[in-house]
Amino acid sequence: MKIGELASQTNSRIETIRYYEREGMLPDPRRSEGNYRIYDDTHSERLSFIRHCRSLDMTLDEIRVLLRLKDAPTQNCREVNDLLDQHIGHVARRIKELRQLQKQLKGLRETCLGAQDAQHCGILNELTQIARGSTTAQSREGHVHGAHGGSGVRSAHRRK
Amino acid sequence: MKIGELASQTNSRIETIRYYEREGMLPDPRRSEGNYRIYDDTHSERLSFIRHCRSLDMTLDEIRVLLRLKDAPTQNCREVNDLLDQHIGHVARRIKELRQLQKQLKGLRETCLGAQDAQHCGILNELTQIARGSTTAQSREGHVHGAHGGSGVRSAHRRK
DNA sequence: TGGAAACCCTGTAGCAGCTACAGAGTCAAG
DNA sequence: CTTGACTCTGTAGCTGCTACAGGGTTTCCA
Repeated sequence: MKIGELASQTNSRIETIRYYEREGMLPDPRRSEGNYRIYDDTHSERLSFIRHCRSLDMTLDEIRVLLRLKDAPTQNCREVNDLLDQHIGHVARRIKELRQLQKQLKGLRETCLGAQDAQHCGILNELTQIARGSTTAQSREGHVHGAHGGSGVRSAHRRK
Repeated sequence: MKIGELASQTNSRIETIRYYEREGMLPDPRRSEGNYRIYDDTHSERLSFIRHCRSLDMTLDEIRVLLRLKDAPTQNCREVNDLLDQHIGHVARRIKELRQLQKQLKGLRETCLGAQDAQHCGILNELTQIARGSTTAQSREGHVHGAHGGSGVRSAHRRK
């Protein structure tokens, strides 16, 4: 099958497939006479695997590890467990952070009493003050992202 | 004060400060004879504001709006409330997504029964299968990030 | 048979929000 | 006068794609 068919079969985009190929996550497919990529079911399966892992918010590096384990079946699967446990940890940590954040945001939201002008807006004043001495926590570990751009495709680029 | 002092005062990095300047979020400071940037307390306050907003996982665009409102005190603060409410929405949505994700990951984790080899590892098999027909949810709205790289600085780049 | 539409190719630049150099200049202390 | 700490500009890199530009190929239909 050609790349378009593979893309629709796996609910991915053509550019993404070529990207994975460049990244060495999908093996180079054979080419047709006209230089078109020709895929078979093993590609489709591998791509599905990758996309499913991505939908679980794993990084490409994590997925690379899983692929390696999949390709080398002599290894036992403790490593798979470990990787998954780590990833579960990442997600758990991120949820905790976001809940903490949510509390702060809601507290902040309550400091505005309504129809005042921005000069006396409690929110703006809070945002200016609090930071001064606080622990603007930097550089935590783990790889689960901030409040923006969730799973799958990031928010649409603004087109010119 | 010079840029290094401002950086340590606000717990930011020098490059970040210059980046904000390029982005127009911090006004160009005056320069010393040797072309060093010279800051005063208004810069420090503004930078603290920005860093605090960032620690609340707002995007630079959201912060730009807040800064505009701060700078134009005739406006009333309903817009501030609205922006904050939207942001709270983003965070809430992301928390929900991550909890869903967490459930899936834990389910997956249980499919591995222990010391089998990778060929029969339940996890790898699941990851290969599930994707085939499932709703690999793409392109949701909102701007709160995935499972990796939480607030503040992203995970360390691998140095060469 | 011809020509348009639909597909595919490579290569490069862009998104956010920084971070990390390289290669140079400036300044204060000893 | 030198050393070292600081600063400057400019550019490239990180993730995981997406979006072109500028071409070639296939297929379908009249």
